[in-house]
Amino acid sequence: MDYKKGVNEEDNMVEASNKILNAHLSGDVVIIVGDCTVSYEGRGWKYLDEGKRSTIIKPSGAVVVNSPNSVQPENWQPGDAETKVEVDGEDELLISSERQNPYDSLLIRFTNINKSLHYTPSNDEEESVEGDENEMHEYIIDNPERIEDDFTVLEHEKETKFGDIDIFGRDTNNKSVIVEVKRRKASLDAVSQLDRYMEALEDLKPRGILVAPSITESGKKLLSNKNYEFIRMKPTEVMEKD
Amino acid sequence: MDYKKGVNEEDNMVEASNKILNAHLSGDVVIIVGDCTVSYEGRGWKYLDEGKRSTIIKPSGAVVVNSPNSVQPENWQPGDAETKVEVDGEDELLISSERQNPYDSLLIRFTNINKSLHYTPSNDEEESVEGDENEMHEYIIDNPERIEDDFTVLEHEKETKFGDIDIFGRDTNNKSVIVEVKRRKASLDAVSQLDRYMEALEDLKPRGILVAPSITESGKKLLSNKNYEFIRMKPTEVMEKD
DNA sequence: AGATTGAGCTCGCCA
DNA sequence: TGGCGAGGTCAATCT
Repeated sequence: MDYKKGVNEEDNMVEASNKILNAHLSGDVVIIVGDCTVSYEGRGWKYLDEGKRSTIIKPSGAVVVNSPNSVQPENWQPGDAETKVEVDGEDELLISSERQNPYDSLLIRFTNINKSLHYTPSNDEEESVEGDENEMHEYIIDNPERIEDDFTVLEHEKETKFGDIDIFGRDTNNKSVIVEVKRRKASLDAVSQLDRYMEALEDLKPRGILVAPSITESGKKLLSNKNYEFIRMKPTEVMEKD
Repeated sequence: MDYKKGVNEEDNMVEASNKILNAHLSGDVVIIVGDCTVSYEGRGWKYLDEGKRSTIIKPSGAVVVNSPNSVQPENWQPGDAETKVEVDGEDELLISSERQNPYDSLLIRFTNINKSLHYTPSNDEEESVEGDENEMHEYIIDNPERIEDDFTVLEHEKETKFGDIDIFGRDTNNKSVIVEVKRRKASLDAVSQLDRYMEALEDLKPRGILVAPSITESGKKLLSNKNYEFIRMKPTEVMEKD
C-alpha cells in the first residue's frame, strides 16, 4: 500500500484511516479534505456543524482546521498535543488531539473523505552546512560587490578591544562598514557581537552589516532596532563559486 | 477541463496554473503542495528557501504557507489581500498576494507542483434557516427536558420592564431560570438581551440560559463572564420533531 | 475608517 | 520548566 498517494474517493474509511495513520506515523504532513464535524473543549469551546473543510495534521501533532476565509483557523491544536487517528464503526474517521497544561481537546469526526494528501516537509531547522566561515570571508573579499556596489574591503579580521571584526571596509560614500559573517542562522548573539564592534569603533559612526543564511526573529528585532543591515548569503553560494 | 479534480503530477505549469486560477476565481479553496520559495516583504520580511510545502489560498484572498510543525504559518497574507496566480516562463507558477494599509507583499514561486486540491467550503455564515423563533419556543415548551432534567416551564413571553422573556421557568432546585432563544447564531446583542432580563428579575437571582444553534466569540465571552449558560439547539432539530 | 482590545492567543527567549 | 512579552500578531468591536 502506497500511503504517499493519499486517500481517494474509492477508499473506504478503514483504508483511509490506515493510509492517514501510516503517513502521520512516518512523519509526514497530512491534509484531509472531507465532510466533518469538529468539537473543541478545554480552556474554551467551539463546535462546528457538519461541513466540507480541510484539516492539516503536522508531524508534531499540531492540527489545523481551516476556516473558509480568514487566515486564522476555525479550530486547532498546538504542536504539543497528542494526536490520534482511528476508525469509529467502519464508516467514520476520528482525529482526536489532546494536550495537557493547559488541557485542550479537539475531536474531528469525518463522515466522508474526498481526498487526502501526504508529504514530507523540508525541515528548515536542519540546514546541513559544509565548509567554514572563513570560506565566506574569502568569498566576500573576492566578490565585494556581493555586499553592495562599490564596496571596498579594507581589512580582514580587524582587531578591536572587543574582538576581531570579520570584514572591515568602506562604502561608495567613504563611510566605514563593519561586516559580521555567520555561516549558519544568525542568533541574537550574532547581532550583539556586531553591536560590540560598532561600539568599539563608534567614533567612525560605521554602518553595521550582518551576513548569514538566515536570522532568528529575536535577532531580526535587535537588528532593526539598531538600524543594522542584513544580507542573506548561503554557504552553498560560496561553494558553487569555488 | 475539470479543475475540481486539482493538479496532478502529469500537468505542466500552464495547465496547473489554469486549474488553480479557475478554482480560485470560482470561489474554491485551493491547496497546493510542491517545491517553492517564499518571499515576504512589508512591515517585516521573511524569506524561505526552496522546499516542499503546502499553501492554502482561500476565496477571500487569504494565503497561508504552512510551517512544518508549528500551528502557526511560516508565511501568510490576511483576507484583505489581492491574490493573483500566474505563470512565469512556462516552468514556474507564481502566487502573488498584496495588500495595502499596511502594505504587505507575499510572493510564492513554485518550481514544482506535486498536487493541488480544490473544494467549495461550507460557509458557516449563511445558515439558511426555515421557520421562526416561535417554533423553537413551542418545542422547548413541549420538551422541557431538552433544557435539562426536571426543568419546568412557568411562563411563555413573560413581561418585564426591559421586554418579554422568551421562556421563564424553574429548575430541579426551584431556582428561577430565564431562557433566551435565538434561531440563528447568537451575537453579543442576544447575550445583552438576556443580561437585561436578568437585571429585571435580579431579586430572584435567576439562572440565565441562552439557546441558539451557535454563538459568536464575543457573545461567548460575555456569556462566560456573566456565568450564563449556553445550550446548542438548531432549528432543524425542532423541525424534525414536528 | 481608524483606534482599541482580546485571544483556547502562539511562540520564542530568558531565568 | 515556568514566566514574560512580542507579534507582519489577526479579527472584532468601538468611536
